[in-house]
Amino acid sequence: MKKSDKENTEEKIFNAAKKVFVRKGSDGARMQEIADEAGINKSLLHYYYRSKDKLFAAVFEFFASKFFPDIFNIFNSDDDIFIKFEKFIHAYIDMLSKNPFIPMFMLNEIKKGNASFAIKVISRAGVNIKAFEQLVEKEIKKGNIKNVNPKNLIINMLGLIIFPFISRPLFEVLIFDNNKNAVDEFLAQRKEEVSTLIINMLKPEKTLN
Amino acid sequence: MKKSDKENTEEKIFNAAKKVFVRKGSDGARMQEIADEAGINKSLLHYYYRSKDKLFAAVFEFFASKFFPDIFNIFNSDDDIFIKFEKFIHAYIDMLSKNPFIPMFMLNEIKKGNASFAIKVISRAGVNIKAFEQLVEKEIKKGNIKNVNPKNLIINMLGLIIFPFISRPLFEVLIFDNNKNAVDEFLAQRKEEVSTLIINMLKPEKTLN
DNA sequence: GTCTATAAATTGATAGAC
DNA sequence: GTCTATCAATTTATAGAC
Repeated sequence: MKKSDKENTEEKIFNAAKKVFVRKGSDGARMQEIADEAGINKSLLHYYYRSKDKLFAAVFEFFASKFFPDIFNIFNSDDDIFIKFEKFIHAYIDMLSKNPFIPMFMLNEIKKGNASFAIKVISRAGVNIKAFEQLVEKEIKKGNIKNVNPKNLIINMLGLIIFPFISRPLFEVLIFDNNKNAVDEFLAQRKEEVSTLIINMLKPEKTLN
Repeated sequence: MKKSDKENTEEKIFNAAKKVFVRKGSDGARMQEIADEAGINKSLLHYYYRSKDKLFAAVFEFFASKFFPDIFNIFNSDDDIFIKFEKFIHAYIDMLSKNPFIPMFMLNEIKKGNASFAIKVISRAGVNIKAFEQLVEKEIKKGNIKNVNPKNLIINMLGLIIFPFISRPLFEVLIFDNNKNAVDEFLAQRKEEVSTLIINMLKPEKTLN
């Protein structure tokens, strides 16, 4: 009884903290606001997490594990290279659709000085960029894809995937006249759009000349 | 004498404020840190700008005018459509190279609730997305470019341009092993990369089948 | 475990001397 | 215009009752 209650409160706090830290950032977030969001007393935050820093660290780690997901292991499968990219793009956009504010949160906090912390989480998650670059180079040699720069490819792909989520608050009003449904449709349709673009970047020329 | 001193101090404060607000955001920035950065006394900040909010507003407006620049008027010229895109991409990446932290700053502050403020600055700057969409549709009808979705085109282009700057703190260590020179070279080379990609998105198929 | 009350620290802002 | 000293408000954190 007591046990489950404890778990429950800790969970409430954690979920509330996720919301508030994402909304306001580590500096803008207030312990009182987190307590209100959780519907509990402020001092319980300290009872369970000791300090704001510790609570933030827990939230940061949670989001980091989502932002650098197992999804990267898609590239370790033995699918066709084009299928790998398509699967990755779809899976990542699906994740972001459920957690649209993660990229802004992560990149902003990393910029403010949590880069080294982030790197730990990344390596723990098994994200291996070098392996990705080698895979691309291998496929180029085999003639399966065009001779692209792997670093450009990564940045292009992640930019096409992530940027719409980061810039949503802006283009929602600037391009979509505040029509949130239209934006949701737009973002869902990005899965196909980005897949097509990346495939076109990779597909060898139909050597016709 | 007094006049030029005054201008000078105000300028010092403003420049210091730009640095600190970009580094820490509106919440994380401290008036003391701005004063230290400017090498002047803290109370002078209030003498010249009354409050932290007012100082922030000035900085925000300054960056907004850079983030939504005259550059968009490139699309009003009578250049060939491909030249327009190339000029825009080059000009915008050049600007970002000189002010690499503007996108993160702007998008983050807009997310935290300054969207309406941003919109005012945008319309004052004459940025007109609707006109851009119409231009694209016109060129499609003329058969000069492929039948692309204008909204996707904008987001693709801005993502490819802006995302590398937003994510630099991350990929600098993750992809470039902290080699800052390599990153600078990479970003400079993006002008050609993005131009090529956008042109490929727009160039009509060599209808061979 | 949860609450109230309060301490302790931080920080934006002002008063007033020069 | 610029400085020192200080206030007032906010906010994190703790003590202690239940």
